[in-house]
Parts: sequence; C-alpha cells; structure tokens
Amino acid sequence: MARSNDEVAALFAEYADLISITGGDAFKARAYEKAARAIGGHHAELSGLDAKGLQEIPGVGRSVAEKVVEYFRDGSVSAVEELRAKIPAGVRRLTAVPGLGPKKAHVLYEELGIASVELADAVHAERLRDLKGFGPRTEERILHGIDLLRSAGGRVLIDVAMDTAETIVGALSGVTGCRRCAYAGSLRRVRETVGDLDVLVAAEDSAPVMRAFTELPYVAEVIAHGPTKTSVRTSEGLAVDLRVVRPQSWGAALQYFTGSRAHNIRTRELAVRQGLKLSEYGLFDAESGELVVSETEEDVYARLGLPWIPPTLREDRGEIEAGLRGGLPDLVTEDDIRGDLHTHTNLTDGLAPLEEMAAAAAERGYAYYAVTDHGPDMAMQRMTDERMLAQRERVRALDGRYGPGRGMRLLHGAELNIAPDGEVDWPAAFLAGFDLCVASVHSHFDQGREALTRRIVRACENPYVHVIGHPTTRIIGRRPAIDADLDAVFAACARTGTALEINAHPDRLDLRDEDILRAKRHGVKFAVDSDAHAVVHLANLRYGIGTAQRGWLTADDVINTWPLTRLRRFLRKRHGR
DNA sequence: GCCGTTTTCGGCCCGACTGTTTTCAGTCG
Repeated sequence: MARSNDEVAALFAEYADLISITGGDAFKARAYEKAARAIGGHHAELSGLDAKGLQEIPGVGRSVAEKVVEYFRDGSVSAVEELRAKIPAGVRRLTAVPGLGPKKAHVLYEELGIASVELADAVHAERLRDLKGFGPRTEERILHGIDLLRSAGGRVLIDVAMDTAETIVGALSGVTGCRRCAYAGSLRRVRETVGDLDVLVAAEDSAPVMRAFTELPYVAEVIAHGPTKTSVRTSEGLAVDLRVVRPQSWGAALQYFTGSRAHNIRTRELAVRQGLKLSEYGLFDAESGELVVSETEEDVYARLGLPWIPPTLREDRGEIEAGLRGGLPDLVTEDDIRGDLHTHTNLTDGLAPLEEMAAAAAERGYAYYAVTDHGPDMAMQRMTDERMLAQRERVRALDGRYGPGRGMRLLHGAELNIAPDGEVDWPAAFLAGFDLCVASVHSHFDQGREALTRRIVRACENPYVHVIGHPTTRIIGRRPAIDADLDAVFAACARTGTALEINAHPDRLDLRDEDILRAKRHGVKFAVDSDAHAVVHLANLRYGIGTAQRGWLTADDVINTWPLTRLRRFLRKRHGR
C-alpha cells in the first residue's frame, strides 16, 4: 500500500493530465503537476496536516490544500471525479503512445469515441483520415507506437543502459572532430531504470558525428535526423538521442540534458529572476541576449549562485535550496567504500569459490570483505553447521594471507533468512560465532502489512542481526516491494542499531532512493553491498553508490566506508545489553 | 492554480523536430 502522499500525488498527476486532455488552462495543469511532485516528495505524511500546514508545502496553495482535505474527508475529490466522468481512463492511457499527446488523444475521443488501443483498428479502417492534424505519417507513428508499447513496456535496467551508453560514448569519442563525448539524462543521474539514453558530443561540425552515429552496427532504426539532434533505436529496442553542440556550449548543454526536467525548471527560474536566460546553449543576458557563461557546468551553476550540484541530486528534492544556503551534502562516493558486506561463494548459490571472490575483492582495493553465504533455512542451499564452520576455517586461513598488515581483512558472515515469524536460521549461541550477519526476507511476501512489519522489526531486535538485506525484496519490473510499514522498520533500525542494506544489484536497488531519504531522517545507518554471486557482480557496487547518492547519503551514513575498528564497534555494541 | 528582488495582477522554462501546414500546432524532452 502506498503512502497517502503517493496516493494524493498520483491523483493530482491524473487531474493535471485530464485538464490537458480537456483543453483546460495549460498553466493550471502545470500547477497541479507541480503540486503532485511537491506532495510526492514531501517528507511528512500528508494525512497529518491541516489546510494551513498543507499550504506551507511549496507549490501547494489554497485550492490544492482544499482538495487534499476533501480527499482525506470523502475519499475522493469532486473536481477530479467530474473530469473522470467526461474522459474515460483509456484516453489518458492513449497519451502513453509515443506521438500521441493530450490534444490528439482528445480529438480521437471526441471525434471517433476512441478510448483504448483499439485505436490500431481505427487506423487500419482509415477512420483517422478526415481528422484535422492527422496525416499518413501520424498514422504510421501511432501504429508503430502501439507496437512498441505492447512489446517493450518502456524502460530498461540501469546496467543494460550503462553498457549501451559506454559503448556508444567509446565509439563516438573516436570520430574525427569529436572534442568531448558523454552520456547525460537519467543514466547520469543514476535513476534505477532508463527510458532512453541521452548522449552529448561537443564538435565544431556535427555532420561526421551524426553520420557515424546512425551507422553504428547496433542501430536498428533512425527515428529523427537533424543537424543538432538525431534519435535512433538500438536493436535491443532502446531509444538513444544524440545531441551535438559547439565546444563552447558544453557545460550548458551537459547541464541541460542531464536534467531532471524538474531541476531544470528550477534553475531556469533562478536565471529568470536574475535577468538571465538559461538554455542548452548557455546562460545569456535576458535583455541584450549576450552570452554570460556556458563552457562548464561549474560556470553555469556558479553564475546562478550555486555550487556544482552532483547529477544524482538533480531531482528538485531540495538540492537548489540546499545549494543556495551552502548546505549540499558531501555525498558518499565509490572511492569511500572500504569493503563489501554481503557476498556469496559457491558454498551456496554463488558461482565462484571463496578464494576467487577474495582475490577479486583484494584487487578492488578493499580493506575488508565479508563472505555471507546462505544459512540452512534456504533449504535448497543444503547448508549445515559443519559446512559453515568449515568455511569459517578457510576464511580465517585466507585472512592470514591477506591480512593483518597485508591490506585486506576477511570477515566471516552469513545471510540469514527472516522466517514469517521473524526468527532466523540459527540460535544465538551459533550466531555469536559470526563476524557479521545480514538478514533478509526471501519468501512469504504476502503476509499482510502488520505481520510483515512485525517480522522485520523482530529481526532488527535480534542482537546478532547487523544488516537487513534488500529490505523491500522488490525485483524491478517483476516483483513489487513488500507491503510493510517502512517507517516502523526504519524506527526499529535506528533504535536497535541495525543497518539497512542498499543492495546494488541492478534488478533490486533496494532500498530505493526515496526510502533512503526517509530512513535517514529516522537516523538509520546503511550498508551499500553488491550481493555478488560472481566475481563480475562486485562491480555492481557503483549502482548502489549512485542510489545512495540519490538518497543524499554521506560517507558517515554508510558503515562500509568506516575503518574496520569503527565497523567492528558497530557490529559489537548491541551484544553488551 | 501558484506566486512575489517584475509583488495581489500577470506572468508561468525553452528549443528541436515533425507533420501538416502556407505560418504553425503538437509533442517531446
């Protein structure tokens, strides 16, 4: 179940769409979009606020506040219901078809009564032929868009996007005349999924780069082709936009194409208030049109009165305000990480033996590395006390080879299974032998909110559980997060000194950024772990770090950036009670 | 509908590309 904030945000986002579709005031629609964003990102539960408290949220005025109050009182908002009665939900879904916006969707509904992807039949029946604004190319685009919508479902996981982006950047960087090349967009902001790639090139002459781009072997289709922008689709179905700008515009362009859209709106507003105009070509004097700065992102932000803002913060979640008052967090980076605290070997479901995993970890320059294979409750892993103790002997022997004094200490741990009642695999006496325990939910996801919450809180209260692994157990695009009262879990973590994992596996990224922000307010500490089941997975940590940054975390918030002595204190302290 | 170093009315981010236009609206990011 969603937080009430998310419910209300979704309601206003829908209202904004309905206003656009019915041809209402575009500024009114934008005001509701803005209110939806502000409410979705607000840290406090909306249901606890009165009209006055609501209006203190920026972007929420009298009218929005009244509708929020109405929603909590009646369970619905009459203004939204009125528009819903006029416009079937299918019309709004039509705007998800690329090339169909609110205006065309509305024309289709008003003129032909079309309110679903039955639209494809209408195109084939040539019913769109007489509509104003609809030509043969529009028909083609619509059919193509419906196909894509049906097949792909849109976004790809971040590792897929990253592989493609790094390949393209590598290829274009070698083209003659290419001065700089980088990916921007949601990938640079390290969003968990990516809808399309934005690649940026600085060159005096765009033609050679554009040509090289459309001729890349994995480009399946050229969607649009112009002197400054070319859009293609790769054979994997991923859309890639390439923009070429003059080298002197690099900073402004990189800033612009990195987004997010909401962040850009805020920076442009800042510019306007100072008599400036910000575009992808630079920061200009609004009156004379003269260029002020454009060469680096730092220049652009500095002229607006801001420090350089890391891309992972650019979501209009308070980074502008924090920057203006000099209060941006000193974000955790991959270089801060001293070790990985959740990894597997082939003793359970990993692919590589202990020695190979340890060697790869040492290669990454870690100061410590925890091996945490599954306990016996994950029955298919055939774990026994004897096997686990035998592994411990091997870990201790290997530790003699890597440390002390030789760089990396090996820690022996386990990934425990949190049973439906909150118990874990072993009794206290056996657990006491581990250096560290991660505990995770692996089954019984549908227990109900109360039982799930109790279950995880109970695991936190176990003095030998140090980290809650992949706390919501979601699999992006496949399994939703469990319906637990996360605020209660966060409070329990803070109270018991249990860290929450930021699982860096690209199909988990769990906790997610918004939950991290909330957990941090509870005073929780975090562990950014790879959950590696193979040597190559260790490098996934970068995505966990990006997610931690999106949650505004500093190195001090992340226990595996700490020196080993401080980490050991964290792992020990709850045993003394 | 929101908001205020352009303050209680009159703005609201900006530009590229496409298709159907004959000067521009719609869509997208």
